[in-house]
Amino acid sequence: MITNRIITHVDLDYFFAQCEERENPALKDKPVVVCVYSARGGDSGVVSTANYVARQFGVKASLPIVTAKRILKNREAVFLPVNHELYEKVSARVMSVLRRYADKFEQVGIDEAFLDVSQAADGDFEKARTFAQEIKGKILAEEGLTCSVGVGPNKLVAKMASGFQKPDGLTVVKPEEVKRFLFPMPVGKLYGVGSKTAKKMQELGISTAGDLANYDVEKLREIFGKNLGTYYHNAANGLDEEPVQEGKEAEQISRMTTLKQNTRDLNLILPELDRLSEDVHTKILEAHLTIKSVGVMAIMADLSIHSRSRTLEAATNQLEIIQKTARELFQLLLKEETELDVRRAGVKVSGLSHEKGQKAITEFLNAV
DNA sequence: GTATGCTTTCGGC
DNA sequence: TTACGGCCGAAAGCATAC
Repeated sequence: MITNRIITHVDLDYFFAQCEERENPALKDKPVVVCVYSARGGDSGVVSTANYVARQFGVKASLPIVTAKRILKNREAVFLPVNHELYEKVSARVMSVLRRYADKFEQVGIDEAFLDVSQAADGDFEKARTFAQEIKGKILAEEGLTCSVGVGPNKLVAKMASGFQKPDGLTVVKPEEVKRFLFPMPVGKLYGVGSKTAKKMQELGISTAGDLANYDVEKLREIFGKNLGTYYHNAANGLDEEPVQEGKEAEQISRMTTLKQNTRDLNLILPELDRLSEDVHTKILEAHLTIKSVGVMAIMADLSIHSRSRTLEAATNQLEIIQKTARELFQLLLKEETELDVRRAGVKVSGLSHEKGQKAITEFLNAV
């Protein structure tokens, strides 16, 4: 049986900065800039996020802190270091409120969630709108936070709807409104269409989602392959069958740090790399995960990013293997990137799965 | 030729 | 001499399999 779905996407506005405003309401009228300070001291680091007062002056995520300070000089701006503990706590409370409204619930990152409200709203988009207003009211009353909400017939449309009006927005896109909503959008804004694909489409005369929707689907399949071509055609038409999945877990875990100084000296880099491996290892043990792949990243003095990764022969949760692999990969990377000093280094694991199967095999081997 | 999966880079916050 | 995190998932690009 085909059932019509109603999906709600909730996106907490300028989340980190809003959490800080919540802790200290006196901040509200001022530019608030949440910063990640690096290990180098001073104002080395970048903006993680900023409230809308700061954004009016062009201060936003990824701007160097010193630049943000220069822009906001004499404007009573408040610069704060990230306080992940606080954000995690607030996020957990908000998510538990949202969960109550959903038949199925999927958290995405720290500040977003999809709610399947098909049953709860009885298939009625106006009911879903009322729910969304209720959700917004509840989050504001209980946690003092605003959010932007999108309601649509699937995740794709709901996500694009929540982004339509920010902050404190509510956009409902009913099935019969999907085309009117999507078609005028630049094709690059469509979920799943990145910059390279957008450029390629532009060259084909496709500049909006509407152009893409009306493009011959067979030609799209020829150009992009059967799967992708079909996906693009459907996405442009606002069609998406992705289910809201409960308890979706992280696919990768990584740790990264800025070195005290730019260097290529392994005596300086490898101890840091080992430490990052330890952090990652602690994380996977806590989550009872095994990993199948290890990777390293290097951000060079010119901020160019390079990475190397390797799939292991068998899943593992052993620190020694992660450290050894990370060391090897990093040395390999340096052998291939011979020009510049390293500024930042990172370790990443992926191919995560729950330990159970692994444990069963270990026990089996021990028994033999 | 297409599908699939792995590796590397990009981009949002 | 000049600025610049840390994390994640998506996107792109390639290798190999069928």
